[in-house]
Amino acid sequence: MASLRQLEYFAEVAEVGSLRQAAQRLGVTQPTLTVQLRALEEALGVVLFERTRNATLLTPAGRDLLPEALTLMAQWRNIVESAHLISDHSHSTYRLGVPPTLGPYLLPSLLPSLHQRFQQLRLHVREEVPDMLLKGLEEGRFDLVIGPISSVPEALVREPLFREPLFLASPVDMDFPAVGDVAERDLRGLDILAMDERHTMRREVERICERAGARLNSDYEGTSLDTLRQMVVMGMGLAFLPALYVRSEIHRPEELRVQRLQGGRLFREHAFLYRRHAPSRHFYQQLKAHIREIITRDLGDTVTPLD
Amino acid sequence: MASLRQLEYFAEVAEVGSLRQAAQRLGVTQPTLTVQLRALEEALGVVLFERTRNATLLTPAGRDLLPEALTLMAQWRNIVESAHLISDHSHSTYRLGVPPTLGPYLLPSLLPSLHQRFQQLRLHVREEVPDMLLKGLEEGRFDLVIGPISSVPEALVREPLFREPLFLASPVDMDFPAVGDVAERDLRGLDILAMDERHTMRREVERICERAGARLNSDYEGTSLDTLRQMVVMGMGLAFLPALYVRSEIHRPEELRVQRLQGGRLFREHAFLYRRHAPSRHFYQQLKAHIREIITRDLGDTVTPLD
DNA sequence: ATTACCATATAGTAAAAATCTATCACATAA
DNA sequence: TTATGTGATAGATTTTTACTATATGGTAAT
Repeated sequence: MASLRQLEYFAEVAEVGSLRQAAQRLGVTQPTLTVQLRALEEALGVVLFERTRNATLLTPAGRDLLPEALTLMAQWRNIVESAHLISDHSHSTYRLGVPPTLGPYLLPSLLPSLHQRFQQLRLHVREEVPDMLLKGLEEGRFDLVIGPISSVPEALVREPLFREPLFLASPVDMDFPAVGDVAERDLRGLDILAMDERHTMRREVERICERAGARLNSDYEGTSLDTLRQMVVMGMGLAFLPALYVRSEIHRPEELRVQRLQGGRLFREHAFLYRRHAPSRHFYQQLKAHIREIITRDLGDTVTPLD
Repeated sequence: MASLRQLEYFAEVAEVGSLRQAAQRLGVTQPTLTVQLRALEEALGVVLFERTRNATLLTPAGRDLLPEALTLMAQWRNIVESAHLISDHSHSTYRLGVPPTLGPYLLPSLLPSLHQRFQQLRLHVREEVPDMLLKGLEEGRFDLVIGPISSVPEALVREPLFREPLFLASPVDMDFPAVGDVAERDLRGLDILAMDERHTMRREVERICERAGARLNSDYEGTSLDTLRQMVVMGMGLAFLPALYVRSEIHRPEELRVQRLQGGRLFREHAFLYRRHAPSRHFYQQLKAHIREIITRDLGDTVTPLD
């Protein structure tokens, strides 16, 4: 296989029309060019130069090939330049995984500020359930994960991000005892709807239901928070909705009643995850610090930042 | 300065995700790759791979640079190809891409005559779904593509080849109204099976189903025309099968009923594609002319040649 | 004709780079 | 635990590249 250097020699000799002069400009000796050009011609199976007594001229074949060689070298220089840009880590594309119960309600608050801070940063966001996020991160399908994941294998790093309360949603036409915050005993015997068991939220809800003696309705499992909300509106039961969802999607109090649970013990905790030995790990930490600042500044009234 | 060989190593390791396996496929030893990749990373000033215990994964930076490296290598292959073609264009090996729904049923009619005309011509045929064919052609993994592709980027040339009708296949033991050609209204409410959405045929079928009020069954998607046929035989629904497939594979009328759709408006159109600036483009045109002659002569009763 | 001077080609050697063998260290699966 | 997978490393070896010195051939002035 030929080399980029041979192409460089090719281009230079073609331009100046002389091995000696080209050699001088390239900082090598003339025999080097003789040998390397021959090797290139051998590799291509084509004679590139016509060596005359006072000059070394391109053959028609060489003339056809020269522009392509020049383009290729330009492209090579382009790659080198890209690489130098990318080397500061904020010029790359990272694959970010988030659960569908968080992404659409968190990222709109995050991405604009992030883009402002890291102009050249690109995030490919993909939604998957938490288990898949964890697996995908380990297997390298994701570079970063933000989600309600509480413990991770040694190969990953988990940095706590924030705590998000879950609110009780009930239909407005339902006759519900509590007016302000709801006590656990108010839930006794009531039907509760929840996301399917692939979502971590469900475990929190299960625990509450068990303590409060509420009935977790397994027949109707929401596949999205929107579906869940609709089911509550239609009177199929109550549900716990995460604060960021409520903040971004619940605008009509006449349709749905949203209340806080007494004691503030119902929440989920989101973390920022990446592979411990990822070459960009230092940049990830910068990123995490910045995300935390944005959350504190813009979402501090809804969630609680963690350390 | 880095070398083309290092880029080749880069690409191969990126693809297989393992130094050892890549080394085997490249015909070198694993330490060679360790050293050369490190040298390439050094030259670019960027870490391309994340070496874990189980695998060697691309970093985000590597992922960003890989396409450029592939493009450069494709261009290098292009230069080599140009050089060889400067003497004799019909003396080469071309990589022909076809969809799996066409290749096995068209090429057996084409290749013998083609070989007779161009004794030294070699075609490496490879089957992929249409989208991949188009991508592969752009990226230089294919030289030629024959398939049902209707529009192409500026960098490619699309030459229409022929129009192939789609026939309705139904199980013989099904009570089906029409005896000769089938009218669209005969399809109302029936179950239709189709290839998955990566195949262009599906779009034609979707259109017909919508017009005729048939039900496109999405639960069982055929992954090959043979599977599709088997599913029809087993009574899971009707399907539209392309004429060349019917011609070459349907030999038992007692197993499957094949009918034409009234109006002759259901068909797919195959084209002959190549890169606009491919050095062999003139030869490709010769090739296309010859293929068209063969089709007209040998398959004129089944398909309609186009210009 | 001879000589000086321009070009590229070649031979042989030295330096550098690429590759291989062998082995290590570590993780995972059986 | 062992067997087998992963990449990293050291040192020997082969291959490639480049250099020096010289050869070859042709032109132009003497």
